[in-house]
This record gives sequence, C-alpha cells and structure tokens, in this order.
Amino acid sequence: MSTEPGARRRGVAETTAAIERATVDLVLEHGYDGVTVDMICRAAGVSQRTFFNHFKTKDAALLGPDLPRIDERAAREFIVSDGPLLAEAVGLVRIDPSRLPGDPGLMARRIRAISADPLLMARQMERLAEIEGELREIVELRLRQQAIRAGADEAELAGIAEEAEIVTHLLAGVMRYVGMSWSRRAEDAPPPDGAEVAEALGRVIRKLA
Amino acid sequence: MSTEPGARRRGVAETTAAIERATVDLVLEHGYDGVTVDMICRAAGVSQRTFFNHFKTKDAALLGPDLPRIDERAAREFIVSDGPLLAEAVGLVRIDPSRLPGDPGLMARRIRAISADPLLMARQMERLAEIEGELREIVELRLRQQAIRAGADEAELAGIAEEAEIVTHLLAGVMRYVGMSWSRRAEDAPPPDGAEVAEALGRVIRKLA
DNA sequence: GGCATACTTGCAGTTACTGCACTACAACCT
DNA sequence: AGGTTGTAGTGCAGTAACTGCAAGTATGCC
Repeated sequence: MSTEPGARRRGVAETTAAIERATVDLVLEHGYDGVTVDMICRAAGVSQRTFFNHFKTKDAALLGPDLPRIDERAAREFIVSDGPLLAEAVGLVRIDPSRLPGDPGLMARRIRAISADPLLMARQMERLAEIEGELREIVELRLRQQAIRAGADEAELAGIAEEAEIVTHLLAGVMRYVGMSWSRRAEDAPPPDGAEVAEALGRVIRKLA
Repeated sequence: MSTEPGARRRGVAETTAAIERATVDLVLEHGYDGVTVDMICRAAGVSQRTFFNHFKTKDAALLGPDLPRIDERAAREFIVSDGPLLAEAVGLVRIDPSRLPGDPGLMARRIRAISADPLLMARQMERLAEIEGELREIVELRLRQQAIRAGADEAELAGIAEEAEIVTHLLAGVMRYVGMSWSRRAEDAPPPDGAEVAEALGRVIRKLA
C-alpha cells in the first residue's frame, strides 16, 4: 500500500520513543481526556495501527513500559534483617527503566502529566498489584524467620500467612504514600529519601499501638 | 417511535433493579469481559440508551450505586477514643445501601461477581479514594487531640498533617485487606468480624516496630 | 379532550481497540 | 544478481463503550 518513502527508516525503539514523547507532551497540554489517539499519531507521525502495535492501550503510552520489579539482592537482605519492616520493604521495589530514556526530562514531564489526574495516579498504583504476590512471599519468609528465632509455637506459625497478607496490604498503602508525596514535590526534586520515609513511618507506627 | 406497548409500565427503581440483576447474573455466567452492554439490555428488556440513562458506565451497573460513606457518629467516637487506631478506623466507613435491594441475595451474587475479577476488585477499592480526604481530616483531628493531651510541642504538632496522610494510606491498605478477605470466604459467610480484624492487626503492628 | 411530566427510545457520531491482509524495506543465502 | 525471509509499518473493516439530540408513549391532572 501507499507506505510513505521513509517508513522502516527508524527502528522500534525510535518509534516507541516518538510515540511516548508525543503522548506526554500532548497530555501535559490538553489533559488526558483532551487527547485522542489520533492526535498522538499525527504528532508522532505514525498510523493508529502502529500506535497500538507499540502500546496495548492509550494508558500504556503515557505511563510508560517500566514495570515495578523486585530487587533480588534487597530481598535477600530484607529477609534476615531486624530493622523497621515497612520502611525496609519500600526499598524492595525498583522501577528499573528497561531502557534509558533518550530524552532526558521525559521522565519528569511524564510524572507531571500522570500526577495531574488522580485517575491516572490510581492506575499507576494498580501496577503494584502485579507484584503483590511476590512481595507477600518475601514478607512471609521474613516473618517466619523471625518467629522461629523467637521460639514461636505451632499456633503462632500458623497465623503467619495471614499476617504477611496484612503487611503486604499496608505496604501497598505506604508505596502509594511515597508515590503521591513524591509527585507533589517540585519537578526537579530528588527521588524520595528512604531515611526520611522511615523516620515518618516510625513515628506513625508508634502511635498506632 | 415503535416503543413496545408496556414501556412506561415500571418506574425508575424497577428498571434500575432489572438492569442490575441482569448485569450481575450475566457477569456471573460469562465473566465481565464476556458480557456486552447489548446482552445486558436484551436480558433486562431495555434499550442501550436506557441502560446509559440509568448507569453512567458498565462498571457502575455491576458495582452498584452504593458509595462508601463516613458514619458521623462513629467518627465522633473515633476522634476521642484511645483504642487501636487502625482497627477502629475501619468502622468509620459504611457501605450504606441507598435503597434496600428488592432481590435478597443480589448483594451476595454481586460480591461474588466482583471478586472473581481482580480488576473489578481494584475498581471497587478505588471508590474508597473518594472519601480519603474526609478520612484524612478525621484522622488528623484525632491525632491532634491526642498530641495536645500528651503535651506536644510546636514541632510535633506541625508534623501531624503528614502523619495523618500516612495513616490514611495505611488505612486504605487495611480496608483492601478486609474487603479481599471477605470476598474469599464462603458466600453465605457473615460480614467480617471487627474484633477479629482488630486482633490480627494488633499482632501485626507489634511486629512492625 | 388537552397538557405537562416521566420514562423510554432510535439514530448518528466519537473514541478506544482488534484482526487481517498487505506493502516496503533490509539483510541474508545461493 | 535473484530469491527468500524477517521486520516495521499501513489501511480497512469491524466491535464495543459511551454521548447528544430529537423524538415517541404512557400517565396523571385539569
């Protein structure tokens, strides 16, 4: 068909990046609902079909392909540690970008675009749910380890699975807090400080009992 | 237009109920993605336009119109209480049904339908976000009250707003846990037992420090 | 009977998204 | 060189959720 001369000039990565850039910039300008996939396609110079070949959904083009992952090394340390559980657990999750963004500042603009809309923010947080299972297992390992060291009896050990479940849900709350408080800062702010979060969490937990 | 004889026979409430029933039953049978709005309309005996006059979205027809609300009386007690914060806070939220379901058991079937799909479960939980602001204010009031009684200084009081924010996010996690653990039980199980949740939470929080 | 009101409807249009068949280009093989 | 294969992209037709508009029909009230 009438493919313009020049198609196939750029590789996958370039096209993907072009779509991402167009999406973020347009959303910053018009808001998420004010942008249609067609607008993005025109701005990125691709057909709609190509857009959906690169991203499963409109959301995905804005949120980016970077899924949260568990840092294996941190997990091993976490399991045997005796420090503050929730604060340490926050460090388990890494948002490791699968590829460095060719456009510096894209990350910052993306975050600004996402945090402008609470629905998108929620959608972003939903991604955490995908690793919740793994997280629960790790937490359970740690709790079991500690219980055994403390000489727990049969009954106590039996309850650990449920405790891990609760902790994981609390943890999801903490992550949401960290994410939100990060997005509220100035755009050039550094990533959230682990020690600071740990300190605030410690204060809060003392009041919960 | 060719409105069938018999339109206008039933009032709003009846039509709404018919749509809800059809939605829940069809989703139970085919799963959320296996059901189209058209199918629901045929089953409920209404046009698609009418469907969308009664419910803003397909989601809404399944999740039901009952928004979570804050129990004012419980809130007043909560603010001055000295008990376990998180466990007590769970009691603040009520899912008060705006109208009694004409079909008993619809509630149970609905819950079964929702909890079958994790995405819907997440969507359901998102509704909590709508009252998060109110919740945060109430938590902040309580924390402030306690801090003053304990003779807190200026610096401590300044940090309370952020602490309330953290607690609210933790609370969202707890609610999610309660909701999920409820949906996992047998369908005829009673609503979750507050005391039970409180006990489990207490055990967990002791381990967090 | 006439009239306002409540409830419903059809229709046309937009937007997100999918499957299929196809082209253009590049690299590789013989 | 000529043919094959693989990759990146396109067009088109179709489905599904949803919206605005302009109606139609039954009902209660005068």
